[in-house]
Amino acid sequence: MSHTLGVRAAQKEQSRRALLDAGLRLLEHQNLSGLGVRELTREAGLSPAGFYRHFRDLDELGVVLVTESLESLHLMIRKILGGQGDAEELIDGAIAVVARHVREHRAHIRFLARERHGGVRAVREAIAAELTTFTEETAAALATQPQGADWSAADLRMLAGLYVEHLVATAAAFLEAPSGSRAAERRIADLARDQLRLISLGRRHWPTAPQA
Amino acid sequence: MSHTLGVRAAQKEQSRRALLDAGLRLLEHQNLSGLGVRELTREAGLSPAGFYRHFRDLDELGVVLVTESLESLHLMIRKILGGQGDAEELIDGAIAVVARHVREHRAHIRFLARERHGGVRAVREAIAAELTTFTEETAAALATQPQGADWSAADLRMLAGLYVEHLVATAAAFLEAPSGSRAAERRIADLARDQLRLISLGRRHWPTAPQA
DNA sequence: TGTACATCAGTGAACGCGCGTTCACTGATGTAC
DNA sequence: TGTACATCAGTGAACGCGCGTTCACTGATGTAC
Repeated sequence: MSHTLGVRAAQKEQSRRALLDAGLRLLEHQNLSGLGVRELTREAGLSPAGFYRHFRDLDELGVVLVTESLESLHLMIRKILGGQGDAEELIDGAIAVVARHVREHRAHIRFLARERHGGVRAVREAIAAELTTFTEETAAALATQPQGADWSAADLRMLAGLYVEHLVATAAAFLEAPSGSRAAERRIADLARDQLRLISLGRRHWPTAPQA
Repeated sequence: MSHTLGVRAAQKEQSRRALLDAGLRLLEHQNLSGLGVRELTREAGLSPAGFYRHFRDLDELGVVLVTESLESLHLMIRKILGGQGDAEELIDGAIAVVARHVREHRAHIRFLARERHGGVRAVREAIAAELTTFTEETAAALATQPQGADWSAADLRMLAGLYVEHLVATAAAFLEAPSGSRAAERRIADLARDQLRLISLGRRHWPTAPQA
């Protein structure tokens, strides 16, 4: 095993993780700007002073949480865009990926939903940028499909924006569902599926060229 | 003029308004749960103790702000649903109403966007309930249109949900636009218009009956 | 392997500060006659 | 209209409290020989 990290470094990393995890746990029920050093270290099982061995201040920890949450979101996005099959299968796949992601990374998604319009400008902008990236990647993916071949770039982005916006709203809906209730999840998924189908229907009839 | 209110009561009301307005102003850049009594009274020009002549605590003031913001939102909603004309005109009208409302009641909308997924459960639920009401009113309005006559109640709500969700997203987008920039507003409005058109196109081709 | 010294993650105590809330007060407004 | 008393919105001082941050420390881990 040799020197995977060194005992000391490994212990330090463990404390750092404990702080970040405590942060995510506390942010389930409050805002980033309301988080406190003492509260955080209490939750993580460190002394208040210990915090400063890992972060200069709470903003620095906030940045890390944002980064990790966005990474996790980006992974979800890639999984959705990597889906295969016809329109119907793509829709089902996308919803399944979102549902699963919300279930497994609830804290991340809650955090993003909360801070997307929250009080910290830098965080808002980071989230907005990530969603823009998602929209562009989606537009690129749509362009490769047969139906999308003759669409203008602007129209592709317009459509991609609609899809992204809808998936974000769906993720937020999953978040609000009573956490155990598969029935509630099913209802949300069914609704989202119909809505995505309707959008796809609109897509099929969208006037790409000014054909009278 | 007689006894419109009495000098004393009028002065008291003025202080109350000052507190509420100060609250809305401060909430442009922070969260409800981060608001403080001293901060608020400082902004409103009262002594800290003066706060307690009007509200038991900050939660009570929060409730009033939510109520007022939701009332303002509801008025906007009624205005949208009261629109006349063909599909194209309804879309333009709705977007214009949203744009105008965000411009004139920016603080209210910002507050709602921020607290919709914020840290205060009661507030989240109040906002969600209002949006549900909006969806149902929209579904009812769609049902009265010729195209909507043969739609099932569930499908009408599904479609209404899509429209509402999209208008909410559009309002949020207006909010993030540089506050003076008409160019940015125009871009957002044009995008939203195309997206609503595409949804309406999907609506027109939605299979209401299982016709093969 | 053993020893002597260096590093540094984590601690407990201490600091000054702004907070929410209470309290007895003051003085303008309201009311009774 | 004038007078005497009651009301009560707003105040300034005071309280105890938890906060963020600093500091000298300790003791386990790392390193040089």
